[in-house]
Amino acid sequence: MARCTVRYEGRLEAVLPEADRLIMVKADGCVAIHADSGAYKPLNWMNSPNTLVEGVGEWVVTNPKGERLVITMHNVLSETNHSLGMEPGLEKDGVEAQLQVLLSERTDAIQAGMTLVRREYPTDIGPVDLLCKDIDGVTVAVEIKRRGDIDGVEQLTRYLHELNRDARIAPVRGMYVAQEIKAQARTLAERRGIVCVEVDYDELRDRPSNVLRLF
Amino acid sequence: MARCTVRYEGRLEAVLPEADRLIMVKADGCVAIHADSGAYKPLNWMNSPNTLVEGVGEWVVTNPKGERLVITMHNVLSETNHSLGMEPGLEKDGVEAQLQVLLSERTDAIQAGMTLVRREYPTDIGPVDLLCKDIDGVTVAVEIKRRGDIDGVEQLTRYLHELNRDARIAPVRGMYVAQEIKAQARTLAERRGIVCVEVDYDELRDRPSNVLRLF
DNA sequence: GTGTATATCTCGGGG
DNA sequence: CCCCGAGGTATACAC
Repeated sequence: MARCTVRYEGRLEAVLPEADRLIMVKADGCVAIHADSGAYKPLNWMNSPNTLVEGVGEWVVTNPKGERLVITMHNVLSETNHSLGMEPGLEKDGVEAQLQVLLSERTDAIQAGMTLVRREYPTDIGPVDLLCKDIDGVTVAVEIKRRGDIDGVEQLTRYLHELNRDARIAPVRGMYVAQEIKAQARTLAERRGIVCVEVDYDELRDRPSNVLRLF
Repeated sequence: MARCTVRYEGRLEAVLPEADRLIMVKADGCVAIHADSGAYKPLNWMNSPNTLVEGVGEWVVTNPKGERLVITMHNVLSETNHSLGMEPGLEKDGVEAQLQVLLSERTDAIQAGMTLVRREYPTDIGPVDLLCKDIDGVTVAVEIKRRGDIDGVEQLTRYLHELNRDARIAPVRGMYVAQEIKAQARTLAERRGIVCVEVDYDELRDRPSNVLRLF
């Protein structure tokens, strides 16, 4: 904790006038300067890899990209050191990747009779979440989001345009699947002939897989 | 600093197994749990507004949205308290807002003879950065970015579609202005008839304004 | 390394 | 309050 002035020169120029703040230096060398409010982003920071040089009343942090963070210490209020050891890391559940795996094994939850061709189907402009065939044998590109916003519709539209240039699979239609689809996104999607489906994560988890198993 | 286990239930479910970590509580009540590496994002956190209840060996943080963070304290290594007082805040220079102001007064730096109609021109789907008229009197929608990525092209395309529905100003053409325009973005933009212009921030600042002044 | 998509994004502004 | 856009976004992952 210290009364300090901070100057950053890099992707932009920024100055923090003199005030009391928390200065956090982690084992990997990264530096973060926190005020007493405003989670969780620091006022100013420098990511690792970098070099910290402690001078007289001044810390200079530089990184290989040529960015520079200068902390001028006017008054050090307190200093605490701890070595924390191994971090096992955060275990998550419920993000888009999980939703994608669940849906890839339950494509009939998106639309009755639909089967999976491939998850993360690659194209020149990025991977399509799910490529499927519907009950009539028509190819369907499925974009999956936790929150269905407008940018997901744009993304799917780009994929559809790309996929429909491939005569082997065209025509391809689009489906937009999310736990919640925003009104604006739905309007834009439907105007483009994209079918929107909202799914419930918990229901989905309880629903049996429709993938044929060999044993 | 404490040996702790953390559980978050909210927008997703997440667990942090037992380990030593830094637990930061700010004046506004927000909580952040940091490991000794990985700038600057905490492993787990809870933003204000929230309520922190300190129980026996357990802190429970809840917020009005129904999210919940439970910190089980196995061993408190140290505790430090400071009141930091007022934060004057970060002063920035060089971001898009500044670029927009500079360009709005120097529209002829985008294209010779172009004049400003309005900055932040409002539409039903959001504000257009600059609405201008070119030397031939044709309306031009200008999208400004620091880095010209593909999403800026999509954004401008939506604005153009919207603006061209207005018979009073149609036809409207688009210009994409950035300090650096990515190849993919340029290709997509030009395919849609959008003219791309790269500008230099420092040169722009030195260039005189083309806005007519009354005195 | 570049490019693309995600994030409990955070943060700020406008309706 | 939500929606939308910007960010020194950071971060993970595929090519």
